[in-house]
Amino acid sequence: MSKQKKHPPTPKRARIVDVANAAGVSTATVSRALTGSGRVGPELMQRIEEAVVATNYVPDSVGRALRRQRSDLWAVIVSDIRNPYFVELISAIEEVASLEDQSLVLYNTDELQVRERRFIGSAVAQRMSGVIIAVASEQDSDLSALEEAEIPTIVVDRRVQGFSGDSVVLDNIQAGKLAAEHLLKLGHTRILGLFGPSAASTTFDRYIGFKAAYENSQNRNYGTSSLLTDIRADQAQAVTAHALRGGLRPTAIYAANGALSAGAYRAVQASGLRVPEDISILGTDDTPWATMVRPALSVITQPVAEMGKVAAERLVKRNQNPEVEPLHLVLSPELVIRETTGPIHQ
Amino acid sequence: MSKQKKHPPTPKRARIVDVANAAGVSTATVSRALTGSGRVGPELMQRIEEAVVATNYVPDSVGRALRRQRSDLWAVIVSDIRNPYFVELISAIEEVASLEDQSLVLYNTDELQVRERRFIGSAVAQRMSGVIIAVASEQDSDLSALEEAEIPTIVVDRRVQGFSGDSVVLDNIQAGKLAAEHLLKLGHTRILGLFGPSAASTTFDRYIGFKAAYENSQNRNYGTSSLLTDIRADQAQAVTAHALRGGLRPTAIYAANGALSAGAYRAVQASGLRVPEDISILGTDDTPWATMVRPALSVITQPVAEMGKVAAERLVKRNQNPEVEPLHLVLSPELVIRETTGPIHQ
DNA sequence: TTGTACGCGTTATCAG
DNA sequence: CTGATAACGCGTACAA
Repeated sequence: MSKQKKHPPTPKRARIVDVANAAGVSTATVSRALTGSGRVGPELMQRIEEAVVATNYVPDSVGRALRRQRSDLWAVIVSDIRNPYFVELISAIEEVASLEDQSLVLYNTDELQVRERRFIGSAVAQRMSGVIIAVASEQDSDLSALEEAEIPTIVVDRRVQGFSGDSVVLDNIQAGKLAAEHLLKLGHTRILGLFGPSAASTTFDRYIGFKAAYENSQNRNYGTSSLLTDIRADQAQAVTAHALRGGLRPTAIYAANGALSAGAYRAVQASGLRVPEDISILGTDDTPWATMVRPALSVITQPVAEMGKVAAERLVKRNQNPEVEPLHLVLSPELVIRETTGPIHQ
Repeated sequence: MSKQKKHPPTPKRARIVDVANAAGVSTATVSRALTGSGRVGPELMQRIEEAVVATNYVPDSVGRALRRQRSDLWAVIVSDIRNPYFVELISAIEEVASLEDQSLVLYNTDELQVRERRFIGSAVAQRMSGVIIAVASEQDSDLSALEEAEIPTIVVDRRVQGFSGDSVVLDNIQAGKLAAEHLLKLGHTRILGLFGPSAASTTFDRYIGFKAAYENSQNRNYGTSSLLTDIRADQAQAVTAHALRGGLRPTAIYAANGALSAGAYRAVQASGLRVPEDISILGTDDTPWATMVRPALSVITQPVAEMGKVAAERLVKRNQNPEVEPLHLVLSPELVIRETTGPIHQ
């Protein structure tokens, strides 16, 4: 005699035992048949398949996850969900996830440590099978909880202190260098550099690379004024506008991320200055508008789709074999010269 | 102090029973203390809190979900994850989810029924506490599985046949009407209309609204040629380019979604025609580039952030009380006149 | 090859 | 206010 109305008023959903009964076999056999984890006779297989259809059975992921101690969930933790760069990254990861029958859990830290901490805790609590993360801070982000929980973790876009697992990042020093060399070659010495957000390793590296290239050049007496800050697009616009109104205004601007590029472009547009005759603009990341504006934006680009794909595939591999040697992939940026960068013109 | 472990060196996470032992209470009391589902004496509460810290306990979401028959997961199913419109929608939903301690599972159907079907199955299998969906097809999308599983479902952006639950959509007929009236007022009669994707109710409604406004106007002998199709941005560009080369070319273009707007804009740019003197362009959705290009794009916009927020909050409410009357919210589009639309000019 | 039985971690029920 | 305990649905030793 079983009690009937015990738990919440749940709707009836077929369980594995219902399938077993319908097929006249045991639950173990049904499980084996459905997961392919053991040999099952052809005639039983047939009966089970019919029973699955008849009962409209869908395996319960929660029960399965509890038993397996691992859910079919990947977390993707990014610092800014609206940034087209991350959208592209997420999109690439999603493609692989879908292929692997994994569900993508999206977390947006908004560059905030507290949120990141919470999300990592969530991933652990839900026993996710993987985490791909663009950390909020190189110094302060803490991935140890993931390590302890033995959740495969791939660090993308930004480095983290104290993490030695898989990582897929850009050669950001090279990105900064590429930018500087391009502007140097065009004769620019008075440059406004916009860098941010300050806690990201990408920011730091681009800044270092950019500065180093200038200091190593013949042209030592340059007058770069670089802002390494946490401003967003609209503030970048204000800062740029201010710089353009100054007496000794820059002849070129280098914006080290997508949002800053937009702010800079807008400010220049509003200033009425001619581009690139009066001022050059070199942006970062191939945002959709880069090729729609006139003049079209010259940029330093990243192979972001590849980064996402590689990171996701790495997750798959590490789940198959946790012992594989950590991957430390560093991809190369590219300079795409369009119309906003030109020789200095007095 | 070391715990005795079984042979496998698998580092075990603290369970609720570990906390209970450390605090010298029962698991039931720990559970009540942590979930706040029952009153617990202050001294025990104190001990339990200490024990939680001491054991570094994190409640296991999987075990909880199994017991509760409901996980802390929301699915967001959209048809195109790269569309800035959906990015904005997702972003708004994520904000609420984070507040509610729900994790967002992102599914991208890419307008494909098969994928949508799979994702819905996934949401059911994982016993998610809610689904927000922009369906792939008004006619063919099937939400009955969610209904059977009693998963609160909010339909956004696009209608679905046979669904009578909560929905948050735009008045798309009005959107089409707004577009037509604006162009009518400017004197345009030869218009290229770009509509898509064909299976979406948004497409249909905008088309109907647009057409109706023209037919109801004094100006009956208009020559709109409307393409209702599944083309994407690059194909829209080709189609537009072709139309512009024709002998009797349109004096205005209405693009009924973001991607088509981009294609149209690019084609016009390449044609060398003056905007809006030679040709007007009216786009849809306030994509980031709309205000960066010159001339800036006139558009029909939607309150997308509000749509996401309302949908998410509705999910919360329905989880609290499944019996509330279904919400059928229809929001209003707005016409934002910028620089790409002007009076006809022979 | 197939079946039995147990446990994954949690919470709701029930009794005290 | 607290404790003991029975499920939730599944996969897998172990037994047959």
